[in-house]
Amino acid sequence: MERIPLYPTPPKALIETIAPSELDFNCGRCALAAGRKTVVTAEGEAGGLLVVGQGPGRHEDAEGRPNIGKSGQYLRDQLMHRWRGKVVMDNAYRCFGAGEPPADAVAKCRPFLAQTLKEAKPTRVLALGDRAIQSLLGRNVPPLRTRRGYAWLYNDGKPIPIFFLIHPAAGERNRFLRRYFEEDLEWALTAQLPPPPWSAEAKVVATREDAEEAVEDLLSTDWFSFDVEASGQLFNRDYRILCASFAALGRETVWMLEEETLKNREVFEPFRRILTDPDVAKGGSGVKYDENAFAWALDCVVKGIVFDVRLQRKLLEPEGSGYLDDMAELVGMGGHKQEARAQIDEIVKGLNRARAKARARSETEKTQTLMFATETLARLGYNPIPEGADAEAYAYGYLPRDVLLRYNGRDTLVTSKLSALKGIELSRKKPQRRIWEAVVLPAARAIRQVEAWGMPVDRGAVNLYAQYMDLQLGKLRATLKQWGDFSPSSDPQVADLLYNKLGLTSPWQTKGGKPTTEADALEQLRDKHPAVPVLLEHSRFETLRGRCDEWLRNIRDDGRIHTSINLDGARTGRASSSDPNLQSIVRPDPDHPETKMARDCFVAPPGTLFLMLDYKQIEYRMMGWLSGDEEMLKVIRSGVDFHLATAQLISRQMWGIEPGDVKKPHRSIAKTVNFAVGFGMTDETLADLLKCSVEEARKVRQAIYGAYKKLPLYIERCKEIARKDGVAWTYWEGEPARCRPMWRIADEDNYNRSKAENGAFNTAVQGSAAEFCTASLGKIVHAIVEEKLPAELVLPIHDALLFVVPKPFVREIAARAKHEMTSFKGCGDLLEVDIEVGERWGSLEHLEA
DNA sequence: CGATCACGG
DNA sequence: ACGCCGTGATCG
Repeated sequence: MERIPLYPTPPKALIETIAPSELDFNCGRCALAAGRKTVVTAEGEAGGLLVVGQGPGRHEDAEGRPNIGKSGQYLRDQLMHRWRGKVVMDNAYRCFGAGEPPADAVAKCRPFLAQTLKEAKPTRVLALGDRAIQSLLGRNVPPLRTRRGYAWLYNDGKPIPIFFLIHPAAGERNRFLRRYFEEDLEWALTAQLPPPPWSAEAKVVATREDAEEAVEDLLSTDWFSFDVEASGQLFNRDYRILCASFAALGRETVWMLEEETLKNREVFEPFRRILTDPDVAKGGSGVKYDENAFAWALDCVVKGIVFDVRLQRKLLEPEGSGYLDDMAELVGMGGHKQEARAQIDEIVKGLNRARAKARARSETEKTQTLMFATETLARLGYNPIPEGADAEAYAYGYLPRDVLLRYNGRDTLVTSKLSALKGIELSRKKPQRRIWEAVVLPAARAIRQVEAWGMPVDRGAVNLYAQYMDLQLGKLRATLKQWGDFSPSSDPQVADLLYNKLGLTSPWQTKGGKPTTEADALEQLRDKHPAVPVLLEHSRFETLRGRCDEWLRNIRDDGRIHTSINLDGARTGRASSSDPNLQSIVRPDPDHPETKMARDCFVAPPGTLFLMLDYKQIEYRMMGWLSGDEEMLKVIRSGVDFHLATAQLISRQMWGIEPGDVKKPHRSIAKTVNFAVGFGMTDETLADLLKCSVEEARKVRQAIYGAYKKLPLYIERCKEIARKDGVAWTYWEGEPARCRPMWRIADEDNYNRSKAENGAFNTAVQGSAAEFCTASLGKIVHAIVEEKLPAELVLPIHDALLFVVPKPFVREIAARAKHEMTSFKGCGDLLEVDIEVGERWGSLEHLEA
């Protein structure tokens, strides 16, 4: 069997490749030379720890020694308690300067650090902060997003670990960051790491015999990881799997299958057998993609997915990076994509250049772009790429074979190592393990199917809509011409027109202190000048028009839009949608016909209907459930309109009227305040919204807290937990489930602190609601697939699920989906759903169940 | 590439 | 200065 080493030569840290240089006290290599008193030298005894910090502050500059200021002293104290051996201290750059150091300081100073490294002969290296990591490794690793990351360098042929830590100065002003630093320092000084995997190799499967041997290995441990590299866009006919690789847990041999082998039924058969066997445990990183690659290109539907390291990572560390490049740092394999990345960037440039050339030529010669694109690309050695497609999706096909296979193999190895790490972490954290098993894993299995079904769309309708919008936009721009020659898409130019040329006054400033052009602000100026309503309409139409191109770009060969559903999209646990985002399409508004037209572009296939079920006011129900307030629960269970009931509860106190006399305006006020409470709005903003004084706003809020007495107590409890532990929890079946870091709650900065305080309650509400949506999605797709129900779940929209169902089965599926969405241990009776049906998404009508 | 805006829940 | 969570387009 052909063997391909994943690392033909052991990778080197950048610092090892730099020629060491004796410290130069007259150094003028970067701009820091101008302001320094002295050059801060390294100090300490060789043969133990090497601590690399960022750069000197005032104290260090005054005395020429590293780490003697306040945070330096803290670092020395922390080290003293934990490390009895020798220590050398140095910095990524050695001269003091006010403010941020110049961009080239780290690079210019690197030879001096290389000299320190040579002399220090460390057994362990600590890199404090991103610049220290940058200095040693030459790559950007944000240490807070990559906690417990490490890398390797060599000392006389012996591997020396470099541990990534946040900079101790970050902890100076935040007790949680201080805790993170101290925990990670303890780890960095004591961790025993597995040796670096530089001798790992890929074995290229070519025969049936090879395949049997590979499968035997893959079945010999608890689970295996797999990963696919491809060219083209999934769900298009030109999509090709270039290679796939597989690795058994704990092994450093990766089994590699190339395109021809995958297509060879005889050789692929053993792999197909284990991939489709639900009893063979397996997983990957963002594995829904790899599953769909096998399903689409090889008609091989993977069963038995038990892990996805990306989802596990985001569940365990929501603020950590979920990109494999970054997660590779957690297993000492950082930079594993660099070799291929550099070449892919070049290939993408080439592809885009060729396309640009083709476009330019077709314009001058007034003919079809596509034809020339094909021609030009072919001349340059590329295959045609559809107009509008991302060139990167095709770039992997042009990588040299060995680079591609190494890339794929390393990805699989990183994933395999991560699966062990995350599996252990998950087994140790009970709340996250519960929610993983009950909600996230089932939903992950479901999501790959949802993406495969895809959202039906009427291309003709989109084209017509785009034309209509172009026409309207043309008219609006023509009208705007009378007020000058400016671009209505440019905020600065619009602001200049409104506030300088037309003499209007900006109702408020943007965060950056500039006059605003926001719709809410312009709404206030609507009657002040005839240009304002035209600008408002233009802005709306322009965003709507933009969506058409995005949709058209993303229609695949099966006529559907396969949006990406990201289960790790939001830190509260909500799923997001991207490429394109189908969760933010304008809602039909009777006053603006073009809004309905947008959703009407999505048409159910002949003989089927769209069926939409959405949770009624789920966030208020969560508030009642979480706080346990009896009055709130009574209102929810009674089925009375929640805001009306709230208005009635406070009517005597607020307006001195009987509950029976509560009218629409009262309800509207109650609704606004309920809303404000849910999101932790300040009384000032609430007053703004209600157009009343801050004192009055406070009074309504207090009246509601008086009606629902346990609600303010619960809000305060969320904040207390966040202040004490630096986290906010979502809840599942009455127990904490997902944990979101809230360390900014300890910030001195009022803005960050109050944002985090609001976030603590909001995370519990929004996040716990999300658990129900995600859980029901998992349950329903499972039912559809296993029971072969006639339905497709095509889009989750936070608190709603959209299905495509053959007409005769609509009621049956609606009843079943409703059942799944409202049957949960403990609080199913609190949940209610609305049901709507229609041929077009913009024209749904209520269905009485 | 950050700031600003617009859309959804 | 004060609303949470997202994605995407556009501008400078």
